Amino acid sequence: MPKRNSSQRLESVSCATLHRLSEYLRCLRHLESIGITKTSSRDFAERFHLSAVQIRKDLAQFGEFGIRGVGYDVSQLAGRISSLLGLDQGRSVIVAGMGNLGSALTRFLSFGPETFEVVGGVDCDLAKIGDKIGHLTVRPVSELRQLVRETKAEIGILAVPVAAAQSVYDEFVAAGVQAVLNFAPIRLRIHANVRTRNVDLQVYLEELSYFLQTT
Amino acid sequence: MPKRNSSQRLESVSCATLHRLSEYLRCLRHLESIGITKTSSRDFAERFHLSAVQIRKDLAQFGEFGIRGVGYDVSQLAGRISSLLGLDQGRSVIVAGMGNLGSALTRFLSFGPETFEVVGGVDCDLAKIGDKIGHLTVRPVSELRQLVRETKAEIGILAVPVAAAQSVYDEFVAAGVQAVLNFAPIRLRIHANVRTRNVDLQVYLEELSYFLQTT
DNA sequence: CCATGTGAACAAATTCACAGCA
DNA sequence: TGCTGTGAATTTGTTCACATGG
Repeated sequence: MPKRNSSQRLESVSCATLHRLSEYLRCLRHLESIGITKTSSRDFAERFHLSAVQIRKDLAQFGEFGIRGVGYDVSQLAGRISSLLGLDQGRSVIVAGMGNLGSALTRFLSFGPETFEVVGGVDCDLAKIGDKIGHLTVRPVSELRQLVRETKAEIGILAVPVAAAQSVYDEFVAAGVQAVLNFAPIRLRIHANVRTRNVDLQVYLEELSYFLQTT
Repeated sequence: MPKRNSSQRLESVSCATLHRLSEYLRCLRHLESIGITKTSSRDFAERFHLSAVQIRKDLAQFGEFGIRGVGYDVSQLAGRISSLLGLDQGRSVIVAGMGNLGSALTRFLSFGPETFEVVGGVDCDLAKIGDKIGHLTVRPVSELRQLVRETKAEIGILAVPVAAAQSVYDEFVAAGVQAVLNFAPIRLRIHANVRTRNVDLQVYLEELSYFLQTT
């Protein structure tokens, strides 16, 4: 039996699988919170309208997590998924662009689980420098590199206007951030060594628009 | 030659294709804005690091848009894509949840193209009722149905806390909204007749987290 | 001749069907 | 027996190679 080592990152895992794993994790945490300690792929799938086979296939890429004939231990499975997503260690996040969206995202993150901590915020707009977002002080974008170095931030959130997006992205890359979540509606020239994920409100709305029946 | 009618919605178009079409459209608008009137799939792909064949395949699902041996007319192609995404008619949007995120999204949309207009905002929090977001007055969630009817809104944006998300989603559905963009980190029990798209910051961050090498 | 548009080949992802183990 | 884990079948999506036509 080819035992996979769940502590090392596989390059070959699809984005779709990771997406689902993250959702599974959330659902498991929910079960935990309501006191359910055991589940099966079938039961789990039915509760959250997922696919039971898909769940098993997704997990199979990382090892064996259940007991045949029985099912899964909720907390244990949650722990294993959390660990393989790299969530047992905290992740520091820096937000670039402290406008409406940037500050909303910052506040949003302070509610969620402690895994992702916003440790810094920068803005191009000089008027915003020194503003307080929660307990965070907005600093000039020119200090981004220093800030990343100071905080050892691994993730950058890009919430600046389109015009500044590419250059701030490049700053993030130069500063040594390993992943970027981009909210600017632009196709960035991506740096290969930095995982970049786009979140594009306008694209999502346009996708939905297609399905609005005119009949 | 099986001529497709680009004015009717095909049920069979993949989400990935729609996503790309929306991106093509944005890129075309960019070319327009810098005065470029003609392009080819190759040229276009190189400019925006896309795949030339993919572009042609995506377009092929809807008809013929180019001239063999020549390429595409930028404005014309933009118009055709815009039309098949259903963007030539305006779309009314209602935002539920006028907290940080909701109001940021509202403001964000007032910058983008006029296709999507936020025509109403509601909140569960009584303290927020009556607040002004731009020229919009926040109304109680109990008036959601009436608001949808008044404005003929087709799209709902769900930016309420997790605890309220399912019930407000159900309200959107009951009110007759045709599509929902959900920002609450929860797996909604989806209504089949309503296109629902989740945008989940936490999931995106967890996906990125996986790739943060610990080596 | 050149770039589009497309059938055919290929790859990836999902689903099926069942083997294997508690 | 019941549910996990998995090879095989299927579906879906992408890439290739070229026929088509301005």
